[in-house]
Amino acid sequence: MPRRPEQFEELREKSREKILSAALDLFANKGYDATSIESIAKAAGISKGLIYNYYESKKSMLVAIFEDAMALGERLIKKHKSSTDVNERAQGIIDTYFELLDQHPEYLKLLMVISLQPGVMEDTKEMTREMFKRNQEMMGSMFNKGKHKDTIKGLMLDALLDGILLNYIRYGKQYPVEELRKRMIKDYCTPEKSRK
Amino acid sequence: MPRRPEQFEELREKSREKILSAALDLFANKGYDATSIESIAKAAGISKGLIYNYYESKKSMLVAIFEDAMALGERLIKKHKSSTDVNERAQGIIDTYFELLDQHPEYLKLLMVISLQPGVMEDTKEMTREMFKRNQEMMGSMFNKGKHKDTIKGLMLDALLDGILLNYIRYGKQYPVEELRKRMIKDYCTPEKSRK
Amino acid sequence: MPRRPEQFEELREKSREKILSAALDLFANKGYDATSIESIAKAAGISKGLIYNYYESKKSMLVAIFEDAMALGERLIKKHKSSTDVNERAQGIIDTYFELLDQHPEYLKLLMVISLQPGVMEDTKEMTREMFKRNQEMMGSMFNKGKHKDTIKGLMLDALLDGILLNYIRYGKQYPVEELRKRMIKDYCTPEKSRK
Amino acid sequence: MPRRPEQFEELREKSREKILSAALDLFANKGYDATSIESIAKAAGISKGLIYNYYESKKSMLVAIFEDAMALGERLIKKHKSSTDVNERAQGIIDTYFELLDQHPEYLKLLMVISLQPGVMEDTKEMTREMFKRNQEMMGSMFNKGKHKDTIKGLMLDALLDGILLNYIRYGKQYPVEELRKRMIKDYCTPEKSRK
DNA sequence: CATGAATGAGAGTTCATTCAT
DNA sequence: TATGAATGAACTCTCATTCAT
Repeated sequence: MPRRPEQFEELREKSREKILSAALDLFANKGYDATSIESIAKAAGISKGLIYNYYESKKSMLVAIFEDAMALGERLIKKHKSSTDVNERAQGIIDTYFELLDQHPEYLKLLMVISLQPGVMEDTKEMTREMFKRNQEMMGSMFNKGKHKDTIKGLMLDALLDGILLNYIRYGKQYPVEELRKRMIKDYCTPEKSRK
Repeated sequence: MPRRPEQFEELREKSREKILSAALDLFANKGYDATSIESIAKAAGISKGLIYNYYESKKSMLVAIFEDAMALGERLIKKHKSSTDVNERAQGIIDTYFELLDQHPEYLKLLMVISLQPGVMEDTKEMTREMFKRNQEMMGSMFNKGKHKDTIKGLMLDALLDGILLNYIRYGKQYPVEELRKRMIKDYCTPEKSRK
Repeated sequence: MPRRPEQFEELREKSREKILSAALDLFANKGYDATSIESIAKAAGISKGLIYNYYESKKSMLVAIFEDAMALGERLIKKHKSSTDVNERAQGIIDTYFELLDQHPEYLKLLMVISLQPGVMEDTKEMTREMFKRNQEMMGSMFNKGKHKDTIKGLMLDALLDGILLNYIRYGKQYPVEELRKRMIKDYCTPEKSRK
Repeated sequence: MPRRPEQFEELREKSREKILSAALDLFANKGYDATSIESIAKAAGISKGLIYNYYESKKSMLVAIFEDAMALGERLIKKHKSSTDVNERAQGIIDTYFELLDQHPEYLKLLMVISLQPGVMEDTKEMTREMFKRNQEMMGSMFNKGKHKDTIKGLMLDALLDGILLNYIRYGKQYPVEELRKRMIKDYCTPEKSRK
């Protein structure tokens, strides 16, 4: 009994996901260059050749992962929809980041690593550039309210988030992420007057 | 007629520098794996084989660069000699970093890149680990004075510096490093009472 | 439609044999160092890279050949099963050698060549050492019967076999191997009394 | 005060000897391929470049060593000048070989190794071929006297000498060379009637 | 759709040889 | 004459990609 087209599509989608998930894990943890197609295939439980039925090259897997990562970012940001209140909005961003860090560290790890590997990035340059630009603009404009502008504060918030992520990658679970989150919220999302 | 030993040493030193300088540039900007010995040789204006008269492997070039970077770090830290006053000491650290960032961005870029390339780090792990540990201890203990401890504040200072560096690598000159430096000093190196 | 496992195994076995046969020929006739992977591949009619699907290094090919050679030696020795009679036993050994020399000269050539190439032997030392030791013990104890010991006679038999092999390698078919075999049997495997 | 031409020539000859002696030692003990020009220079106490003032290539050093070895062989053979008596002549040959083995094992080692490394030999093929041929002829005709011919006996003597040499290379000092020599003389250089 | 054998370009490395001094 | 820095061809080995089945 022949499968219906949708069933085929479903199977294909499942394979794609298995491959991409394996690739994400390996790229993030072993590095892009140090990850062989063979090892991705093994981790995904399929054959080397089959990968090329789904992705035309190693680079294209990386690009696909990037696209997923960006889509996830969009979704998360929408979820913590921007309040009109500066502090609430800032807290939304911060919480979004820490949530992402908690639940999908591989994505962030990979983005961080790749954004600094210009050689690999060459093909993903446009994507990362745009992504970071959008992010920075968001951050940069965060604390601009009425005539009171504070672009630098936004950039610092951004840099701080990046820095924490970076150190989390370096030191792992022993890095006190949760305490840093609390402190960030206190420092960046509390009305001035209420600080002591 | 043979060259005198000093002439040979001069030649050697010149080549050494050309090689290491080219390697630093390429490692930092293209990534370690993406940089071939051939490309280093080309950038240094010498032949592939000559590199092995000076460095026994690609890795050993990286190690040599690391050693240079660490020595430079030491020198800079001594220059901005640590005061007993918390705020002055913090400012010393911050200024050291920004000076390094201004004058030798390649070193910081490379350190950043390598510290995130899991495969490569494997071999320089000891060095980076020690370096980061020392750094983090310095930061972590910075705001511990008497019974008033604030380890988290130290970690945030550290993360912030990392984040700014990271973004400077990403965006280059257009990133307002100087303004961020001033703000950091205001935020981290000013006695509480004098802030408004 | 994927091949069945047996088909793959068949392909692998075929390639393995082509490679090892080419390597044996070249190692024996050109020498180990003077034989490049490229030349083995060409002689085997395959690509350079494929060799590494089967043998992880040039050395490992040599080791595989050694193992084959030793296994062949064992088989031959069993075939010419050792009698309790000194003379018959000696003849068995001699016939074994000459049969090997006749049917697989490459193996003997290789063993000879490798046992004299100090650099290469370094890595196959254990194997050759063991092999030669076993051989020498066999020879050395051959003419020890009761209280009448003649170790030197055994060593001479051994040396003579080696020497004939050596000259056969040097001079090829024109070297009168068969006549030498007969003479050896007459000299070493005939009861004293029946000699005139 | 300028040196006289002969003095120059003398110095040159001394350097040539130092180089060749170092090369002989290394070729024989490490193997031809495994011996670098650099290592020869170091062993000879001169610079890499200077070697090329005396020998135009690595191969040519090997050839020069061969020529020396052959000249030495000639000299030794003449010294043990051939008697008209078969047995005396045979003993002369045997003694010559064992003397060479005792005093210049490196020459014999090298000859043995090289004669089996066809890759290296390519350039020395003619020389070795001629040398061995001459040797074999000498041996082959040794026991031909009047109408009583015994070519095979000569070949066996030759093979035996080769075999002993071979094993001496393999096992070193522990190989009982002297006892084998005595036995050889007893077996090959004693009138038939006087054997018991 | 699925396999892994097979390819070949390119990597890091070595080393005989050349050459400016 | 003497040095060793410099070259480049050739080596061993890797791995993304292709393809017969």
